Amino acid sequence: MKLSNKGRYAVMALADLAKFNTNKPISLRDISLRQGISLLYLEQIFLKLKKNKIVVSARGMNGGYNLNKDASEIKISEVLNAVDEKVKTIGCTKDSKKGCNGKSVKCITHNLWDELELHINDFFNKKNLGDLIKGRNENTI
Amino acid sequence: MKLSNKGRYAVMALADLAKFNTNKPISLRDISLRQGISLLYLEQIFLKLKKNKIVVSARGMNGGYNLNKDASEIKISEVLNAVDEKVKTIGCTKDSKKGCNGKSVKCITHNLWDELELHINDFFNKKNLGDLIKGRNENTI
DNA sequence: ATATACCCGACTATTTTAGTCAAGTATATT
DNA sequence: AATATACTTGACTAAAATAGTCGGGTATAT
Ligand code: FES
Ligand code: FES
Repeated sequence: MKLSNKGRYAVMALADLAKFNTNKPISLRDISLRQGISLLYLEQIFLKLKKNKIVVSARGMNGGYNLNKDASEIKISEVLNAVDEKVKTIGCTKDSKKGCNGKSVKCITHNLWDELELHINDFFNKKNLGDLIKGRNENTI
Repeated sequence: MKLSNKGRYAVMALADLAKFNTNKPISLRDISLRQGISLLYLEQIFLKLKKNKIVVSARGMNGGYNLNKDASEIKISEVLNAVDEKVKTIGCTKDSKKGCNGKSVKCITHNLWDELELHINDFFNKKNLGDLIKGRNENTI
């Protein structure tokens, strides 16, 4: 089970946005430089964050992005969903009556994975961007 | 975050082994048919399970595999580690002093991912194969 | 005018996962 | 002894997912 760069970058970039938050928009160029993430990749990520109303953009010179609500109101789960980083532990489709191997009953491990998925999503639901800012030590970027 | 087929199959196959447990070894062919997993793929998986002392093998006709200890003593974490399905949430290497972007300090999200990794591994440590057998309903294979 | 910076879709390269193949060895049964 | 079963091993291939790039836009402050 791995967390993708895309998901990690999205949270990193938003945390950066929250940390350096002012009334002025922050450009992706700045975030790219501070966090060491490719600018082009960031653009792709922020389009999704914008579509999902997590950030608002300002175009043109001195443009950039700002959080659309308070950092403490943005859950990690929300961010990861926005960039299509979903948790998927089962091999079957949730709704269908078929199991992961095409049989008509669920496999013996199905409930375990279901529980796992819940366990992980729970974690993401409980944490928000604000937690990252206030809980951080000085030795981080 | 996705769980791979390999990891899922490994647990499924071992649960099958635990469920149909007798004094006689159980062949991969049987597991393959019951669980709908490719025989050739199962072979690959069981070599690793064997190397990690989770199962013991019997060669030749009427051969097959048996669990190496009681199902209740085999943790899911153990199984997943055996087939190289490790949990990896951070982008940096754990020991090095460098962050995930090559900088000399950890990024602001590092602790979050660390906690997440712990959270997931905790789950895998608490569950064992025995839980799957006793907790199952009749409507599973 | 011009430079900055968001916008957008398509594209490519890399890595990982999933699964197969070929050629073997050990053992029970006939 | 011959045969069929079934584990053993390493290499190989195909498919999918991830990571990241490219080109050509549009909007806006200076
Ligand atoms: S994971 Fe749902 S049936 Fe196997
Ligand atoms: S994840 Fe460890 S420094 Fe970013």
